[in-house]
Amino acid sequence: MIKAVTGTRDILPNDIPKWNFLLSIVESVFSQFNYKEIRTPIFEETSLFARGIGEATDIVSKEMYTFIDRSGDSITLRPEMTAGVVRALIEHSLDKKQNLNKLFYAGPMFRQERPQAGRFRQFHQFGAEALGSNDPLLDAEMIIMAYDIFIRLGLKNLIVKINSLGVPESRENYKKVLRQYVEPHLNKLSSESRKRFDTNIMRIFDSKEEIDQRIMENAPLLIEFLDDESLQHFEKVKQTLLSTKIPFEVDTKLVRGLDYYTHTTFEIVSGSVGSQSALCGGGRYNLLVKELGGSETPGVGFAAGMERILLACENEKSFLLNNEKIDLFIVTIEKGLEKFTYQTAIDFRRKGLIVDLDYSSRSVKAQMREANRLNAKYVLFIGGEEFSKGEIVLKNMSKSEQKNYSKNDLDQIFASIKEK
RNA sequence: GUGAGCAUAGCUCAGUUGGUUAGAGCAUCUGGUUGUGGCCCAGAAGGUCGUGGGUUCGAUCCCCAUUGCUCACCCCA
Repeated sequence: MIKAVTGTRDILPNDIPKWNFLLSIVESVFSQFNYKEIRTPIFEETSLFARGIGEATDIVSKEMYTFIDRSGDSITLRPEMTAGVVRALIEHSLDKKQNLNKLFYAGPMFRQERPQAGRFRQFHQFGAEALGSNDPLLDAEMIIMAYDIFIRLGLKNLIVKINSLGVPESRENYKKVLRQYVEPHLNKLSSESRKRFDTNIMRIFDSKEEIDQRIMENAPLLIEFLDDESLQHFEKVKQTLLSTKIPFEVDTKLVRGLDYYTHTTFEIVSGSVGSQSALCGGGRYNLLVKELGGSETPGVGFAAGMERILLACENEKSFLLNNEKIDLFIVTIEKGLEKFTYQTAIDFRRKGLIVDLDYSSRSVKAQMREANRLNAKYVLFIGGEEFSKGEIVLKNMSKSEQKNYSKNDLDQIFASIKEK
């Protein structure tokens, strides 16, 4: 049996209503904030991600789906959306046409990681990017939109974490000092953290090892190294969140794994999913557009994982979708009337009803069971005595009442079905 | 990439301290008087017990390998 490739999943008909429900809320919140949808290709030139996300990041160094196409070009399935959106902005000079572009998107992303609860190789994200302004209101706006979407989905158990990375210079200064602090303790650290010393020193703060935590207790914090402008920016973000009543905590250890962040970074985590608990993450990236060959354009954005959100909804039983109904099921009582039955179904469908019927000439009882299984509001019986008198029978399933109509008077039948 | 756990019907799971015809619930199908659902009742269909090897008179069960899945680490949505 051929199965879906590791880390990919089929979204079966039963799940589609949940996805559509989620998307409808996403679209509604983003359009209330006047963000416009953008769709970019699922694959891009590999160098876009290498330059945009950063060669040294985990995503680029070990997670990308990269292949050489038939013309010899290196192509990569997008692991995230920001790089593609920025590329499109530059390519189409969107930044020249208006000074602020507020954009949103939703679609599949690809990363070759080991699958786990809430993590897949093909997964779906929605997100937003605001390009062209350094206003901290926009940083806050990203968090507000994400939070609003989660609240409208009925999610509880959320924690908003924010931090500021400042500008690259102060971050580099800080890392230097941190390295000096950690170095004398290096041989006491866990092996994991010793690795982090070289790769991503700030991650040592995240370690679950008690020894590491004790050593890091008195370590200098990034926030002490931020310049005044960065601090003011961060202050303004926090104030905006306070005044809009978004509960948050400052997490000075919150570092994100993409190179392009400056100033604000944030994450919203859920306690209702497994260990991959970040439902969304994002931040400001004032250097990215220029890095990708555009003019100096500040930006801020976030991305949210749809599988994780739906998992949280499921675990919290936050939304209950009423089971789907069809308007009409047509039961054929005797053989030989299939043509009339089928035509009747088509006629009602063209009037706008959801109609189904039996396709394998089964018994009336079997057809009724089918009608019941499909949650039909009405059943129309065609055939038998009534039909020979020119009549067909309409049954209201919930009331269990039925009534005869002339077989030519479809308008009247339609009217009684619609009446309800 | 690393580690642990799991693999029996479409689904959720029993089970055999190795013995002949492998079970349940749900779902599916048929029927319960000739043409009417949901509840109930009766019956049917459905399994090379993940795959390959080994031990044994005999393996679904024990051993080895392999594949897949799950969870966790790393990292991230």
